[in-house]
Amino acid sequence: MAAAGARTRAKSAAGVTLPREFYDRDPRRVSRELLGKVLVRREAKALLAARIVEVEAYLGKNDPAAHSFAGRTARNAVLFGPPGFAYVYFIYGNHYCLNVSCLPDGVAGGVLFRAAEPLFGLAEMARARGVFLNGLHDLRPLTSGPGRLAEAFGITRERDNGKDLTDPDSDLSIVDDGYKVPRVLTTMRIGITKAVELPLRYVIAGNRFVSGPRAG
DNA sequence: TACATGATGCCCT
DNA sequence: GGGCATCATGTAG
Repeated sequence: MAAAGARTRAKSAAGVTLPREFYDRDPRRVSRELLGKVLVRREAKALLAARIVEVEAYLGKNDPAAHSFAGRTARNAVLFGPPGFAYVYFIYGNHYCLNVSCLPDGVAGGVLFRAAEPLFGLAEMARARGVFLNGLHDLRPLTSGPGRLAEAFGITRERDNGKDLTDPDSDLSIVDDGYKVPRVLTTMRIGITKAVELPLRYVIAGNRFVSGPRAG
C-alpha cells in the first residue's frame, strides 16, 4: 500500500514526478529530455506550473563556464552531490537562477532552467514578478529568462537550494505529464563569456517562450 | 579585509 | 542594440 500511496502522490500534480535516475546521466541527455516537462511549485493556496521550453547543460569537467569547473566550494556543493537536487545561485546582485544537479554523487554537472511556458498559477506568477496580469499583452515577461523564471516561482537560494526535486511531497518538483516535444533545437549557450561556442543550449523549436535571439 | 567578477533583466535609444 | 544596476562568492594579500 505504501508504494501505491507514493504513486498516487507522485501523480497528484497531473503528472509523474521524474525519479532520481532521470538525472543520473550526462547533463546533455538530461537537458534534452527535460524539455516539455513541467516545473511545479506548490504554494500554500496555489499551484504554479510551467512547461520547460529552454535549458542549458553545464558539464563541470572541461567546461570553463560551469560553476563547478574550479572545484568544489561551499556555494556549488550541490552540483557535486547526488542527482536531482536544486542548485540555486544568486547572480548580478539581482537575480536567482535555478539548476538541477546531474550525474552521481561526487561528479559535478547540472542543467540551468532558462525559460518556461506558464500553465497554472499565472496570477501568482505575475504577482511574484511585480506586474499586473491584466496589463500584460504578452505573457513572455513572466517566465522567459532564467531570472524571470526563478522570480515567477518565488525561488531563492535560502528557500530552495539543496531541495530534492524528485520528492513528490516537496513543494518544488518536476513532472512528466505526457507532453511530446515537437522538435528540439540545439544552439550555442548565451549569457556567458567562457566556452560560449559549445552547443549546450536546448530549446523547443518555435516556442514563443524561448528567451534570447531566435535560432534555427 | 579588499577587490574583481558574473549562467541577467530593465530601460533607454 | 547597448549601457547600467547591484551583491554574494571566491581569491589574493
